Amino acid sequence: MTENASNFLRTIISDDLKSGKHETIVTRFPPEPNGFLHIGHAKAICVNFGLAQEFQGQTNLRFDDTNPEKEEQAYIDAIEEDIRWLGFDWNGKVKFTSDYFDTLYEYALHLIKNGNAYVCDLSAEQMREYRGSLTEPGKNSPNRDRSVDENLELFEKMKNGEFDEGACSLRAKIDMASPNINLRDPIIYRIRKVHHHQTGDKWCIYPSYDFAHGQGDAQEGVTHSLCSLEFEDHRPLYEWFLNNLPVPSKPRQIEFARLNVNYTVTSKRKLKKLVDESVVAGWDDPRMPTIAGMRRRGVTPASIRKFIDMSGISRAVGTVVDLGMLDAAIRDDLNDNAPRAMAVLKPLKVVLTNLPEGHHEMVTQPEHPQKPELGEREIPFSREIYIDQEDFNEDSTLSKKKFKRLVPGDYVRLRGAYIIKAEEFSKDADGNVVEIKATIVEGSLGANVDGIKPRGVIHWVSVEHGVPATIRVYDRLFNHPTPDKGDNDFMDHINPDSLQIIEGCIVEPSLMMAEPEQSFQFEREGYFVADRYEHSPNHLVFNKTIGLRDVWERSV
RNA sequence: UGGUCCGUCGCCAAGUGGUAAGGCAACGGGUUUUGAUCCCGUCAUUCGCAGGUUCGAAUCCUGCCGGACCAGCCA
Repeated sequence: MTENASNFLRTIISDDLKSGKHETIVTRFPPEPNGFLHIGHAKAICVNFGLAQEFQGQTNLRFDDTNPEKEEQAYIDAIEEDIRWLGFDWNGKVKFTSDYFDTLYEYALHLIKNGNAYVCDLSAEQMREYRGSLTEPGKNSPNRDRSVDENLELFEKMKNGEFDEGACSLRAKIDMASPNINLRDPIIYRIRKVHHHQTGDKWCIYPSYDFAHGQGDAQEGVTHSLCSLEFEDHRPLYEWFLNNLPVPSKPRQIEFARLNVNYTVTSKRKLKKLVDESVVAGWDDPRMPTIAGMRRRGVTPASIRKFIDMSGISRAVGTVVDLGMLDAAIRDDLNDNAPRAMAVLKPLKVVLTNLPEGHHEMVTQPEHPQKPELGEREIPFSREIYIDQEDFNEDSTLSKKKFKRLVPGDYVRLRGAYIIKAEEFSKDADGNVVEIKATIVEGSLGANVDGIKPRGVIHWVSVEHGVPATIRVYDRLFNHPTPDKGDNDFMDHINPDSLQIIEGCIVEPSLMMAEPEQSFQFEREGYFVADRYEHSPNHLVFNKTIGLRDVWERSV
């Protein structure tokens, strides 16, 4: 994550610094506090904060709060938490576009005085008609040529609440025939008689995004205003305001492609529907592509950053990054950092008959096989152990190549302990194997034994010492790579088996010490995290973050 | 069919006139008390297509094809 592959944003910034256009750069992350952050926002965060960090600049967090009826304080808090969790911190205090409402109002007056803005009485519907279409020019508003004085007076009345919502609006006077619809006299102030979460009841007129954003950037000395491709058509307008207003600086807007990942959806509306219709348990359900959901799933901040870095930045539209790339980033981080442990998801009892009744001893295993500096842990071993049901097959003719686990009459290594040989097994009335009798090979603890070649290595937990746990296994939420593209209704492509709750798992006792949100690799199973909210020493609950890479499973 | 942008390996992505980086995936092989990790190797005579300019083009020009976005008093 330090190679810094070349991309057009890095090139622009580095050129601006070299040429002396800027001595230092300032970027900003401008979320609207009207929903939870998701993987797509993670890219915007990593790009804005990451680039600034790389070039020793600053990044402002500025809530773009120009539409109070959709926004809430709760979202502000959640967004701040998500950004911090991702590992970033902003420059100074949190900022709000509403911090500049006074200035923006002055700017509107400035435009009016210069004949660059007018109060328009057209209704929303009329305005749509006057706007024209993609192929036809629009028509001028009948109010377009009002005098400066009249506009000043009307705008004053708008501000004072003398008009109803929708009765009129303030528009920039640009060009109703422009091929760019954003330039056809866009609305810059509208009447909204609602309480604002930051400014209270001070205002009943609010600036539009287009009017507020660039001016907010200019107030803060933002040098590079990075946004997504859909704002490309707004850039001429962004620049028009900057050129017609006495702004303190001239930021540059640069667009880049947003992140799309397959097998998921990221639109706020769709995510909300999943929550509202109880397809998932909430915004932070581990199957959700939200930052909070991924966090709950056990995805680490480092792996998200790595993923964003891997997937790159470009202006190519309609690209879809393979979820497998996120998986790779997660495994990469967790493999390096997660301590190992043993957990049996579907227990099958094995009695070691050549060990005396009540026998038990401690065996030691490193916390991490490639990192001895992380220390060791002690694991109790005894005469009765559990192995996973899937690690035994009664068909002893299975080849060693095909099944590297326990079969009757053959040997297998118990990870960190002895080699054992399955002698016999018993079944219940339904034909399920319920118990295996096996023997340990003397001298095989921590050593190989001449002439005995175990088929493989399996994990285990002592019956007497094992601790029960609940383990939740997640699969992708959708069974279609692009659930909301084209004619697809994303609700038709929900994977009915995206959640499996396994009760009665038995895990090694050291896991009783696990803290919520601590990640482990359960050997041979995958990466798991102690649930952020429901895990406790009295009730162990782990969420499966992702399985180990498994070439064998694919060939079956 | 108006405007803007984009098309480089299955996926992402460098490259900006000098003869196709890298990552993910895949496929071989080695190490291994995790079928993991790690290591080694293979994987675009070709850059949406067709012409043109040039000693030389993925990079420049022309035309065509395909995709994305824009007609909220949303951001």
